[in-house]
Amino acid sequence: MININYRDSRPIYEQIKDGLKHLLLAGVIGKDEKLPSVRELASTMSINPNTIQRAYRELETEGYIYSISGRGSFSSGMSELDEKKRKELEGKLKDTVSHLLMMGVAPDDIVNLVKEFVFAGQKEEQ
Amino acid sequence: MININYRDSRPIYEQIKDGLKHLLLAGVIGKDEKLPSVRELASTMSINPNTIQRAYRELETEGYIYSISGRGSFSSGMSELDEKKRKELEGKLKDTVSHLLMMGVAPDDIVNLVKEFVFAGQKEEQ
DNA sequence: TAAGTGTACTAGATGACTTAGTACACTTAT
DNA sequence: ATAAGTGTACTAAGTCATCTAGTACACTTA
Repeated sequence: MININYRDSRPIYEQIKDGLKHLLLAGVIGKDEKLPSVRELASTMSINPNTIQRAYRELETEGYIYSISGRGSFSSGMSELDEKKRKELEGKLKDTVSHLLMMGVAPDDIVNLVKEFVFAGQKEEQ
Repeated sequence: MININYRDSRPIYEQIKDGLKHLLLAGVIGKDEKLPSVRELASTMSINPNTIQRAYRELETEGYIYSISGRGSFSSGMSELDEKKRKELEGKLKDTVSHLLMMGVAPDDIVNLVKEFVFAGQKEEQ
């Protein structure tokens, strides 16, 4: 369900967060659907419950899930997650643009490149 | 010359690497031009020489610079060699833009977003 | 010769991450 | 009411990467 790479420098809780984000954004875990409990996921993944709890806590802070004490943790649903995904994609876009800038690609060239991509899709429709 | 954020979770040597990469790829430090010595940069940035050395060592491993014992460290002249990397980044940019379009983000919004990033980057450089 | 350079060590301090264990309040099923 | 399962919040200790501090050696240049 979620792959953890112990040789990766990234913390386990971060990898769990990303894995769950993927499942939530892809709709594998639907709106208001229950996630595995902290203890259950910790058991199946052979990871300390505290590490799982941290991932869940941060996912709740970021709005991906909501938790009810005594009941469980649940998916926040797609409408909110679309917003999250858009923000993530915008962040990714910014990263890529930054890299291109760092490599010395002219700002105008980057803008023109994006315009080509965007208008290519529009022209096909017209 | 290079900004270090001590509140950032990223290691100092990584931030130094990125800062130097920026200067190297942008051509601020030209091909075969001498970089500040390990001790000099450590002194001006108030950072331990070992940390600078680590950044230099990894930059040399990655091909960005070459070092000559007793003489100094010099730029490899990477700005011409990164055609492949540029193509990869452009592909990534296209993918991200495609995703945003599929999610219904307006084309003009995407272009404006990129323009903001580009202008922000320009301001930082000055 | 003297100063500056890259390079390679050892040693210690610090902080993030992870595990381990415990505890409490809540919900659900019996 | 009881028991099991749940989220949540602690403390404590171990591990590891990072960073600093110091030393040393071989090399180049003035």
